[in-house]
Amino acid sequence: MATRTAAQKRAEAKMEYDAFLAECPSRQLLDRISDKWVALVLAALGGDDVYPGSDRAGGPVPMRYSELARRLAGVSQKMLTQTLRSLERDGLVTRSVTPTVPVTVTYELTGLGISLHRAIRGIKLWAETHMDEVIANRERYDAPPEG
Amino acid sequence: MATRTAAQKRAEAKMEYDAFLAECPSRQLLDRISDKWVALVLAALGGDDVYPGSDRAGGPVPMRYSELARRLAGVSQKMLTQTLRSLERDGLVTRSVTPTVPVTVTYELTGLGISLHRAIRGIKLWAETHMDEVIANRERYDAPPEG
DNA sequence: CAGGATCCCGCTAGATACTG
DNA sequence: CAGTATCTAGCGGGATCCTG
Repeated sequence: MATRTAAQKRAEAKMEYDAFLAECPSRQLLDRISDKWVALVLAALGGDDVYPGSDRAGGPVPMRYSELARRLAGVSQKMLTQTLRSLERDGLVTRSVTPTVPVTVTYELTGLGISLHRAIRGIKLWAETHMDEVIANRERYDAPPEG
Repeated sequence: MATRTAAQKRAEAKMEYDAFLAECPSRQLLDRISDKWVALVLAALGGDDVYPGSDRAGGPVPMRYSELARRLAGVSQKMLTQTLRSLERDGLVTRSVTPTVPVTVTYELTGLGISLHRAIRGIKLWAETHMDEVIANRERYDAPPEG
């Protein structure tokens, strides 16, 4: 088929693309924090306040699974577990199991996790500073068609 | 049904959750940069080098649609257009149409876009600094089951 | 050249149920 | 309490065709 050449070109381009992305750390990190819940878990464990404005650092605070589940109300167990697993895997949080009668599992940021949390708070700061501007731009863009 | 109470509780929790998230700029920004291509477009328009290590700032560089398409090889027109639209909407990039024979469309970072780009480069820096550590942690985590 | 419209697939998030 | 296992729906995103 004549159409295959186009498809092939795309495939090739994609290969190259994927290749250089695999090397790019920022891309990998982006994949990481792009996970809807990662930033939120980090924020929670980092003692971050959820409300804008109060940008106090407050040291990292260990939390239990159920605490996190409450804090991130709306998250499914699946997502929470999955997120925590990946964070543990990357060495951003530690997972401690205390063999009490009902098992107790505690999560806590590692040094690495804290440093990332800090970097992300930079983004948060940007957002808090400029987000209203963005909102305004959106409204202007979505403005009534007639002028 | 007895099971409905559980569902309701979840629904309520989700409502609250969504409510406070809507107020949280960092969450909204996350939604923004979570889009697979946003960061890459920003990087391209920001004159960022794709390769790690070379973290030179190099001023923002205007690019045409086709240039961007080439730069982000592998992206579909749909995604590229969609991404550029949302960025334009948020006032992060400008879109200039020059009515030449074949239409010429140029995209460029706005001041706002530049500032976000800068913030994201902070993350990039973190990644370049700590990513190898993360990789190592992963390998350790995925290590052979036997000791 | 830049991008709109459409079809469609795959993945992933979410809900439910079960377990140690 | 802290998960695991399974099923499913929704939609993000890619491919293709078409337009100005």
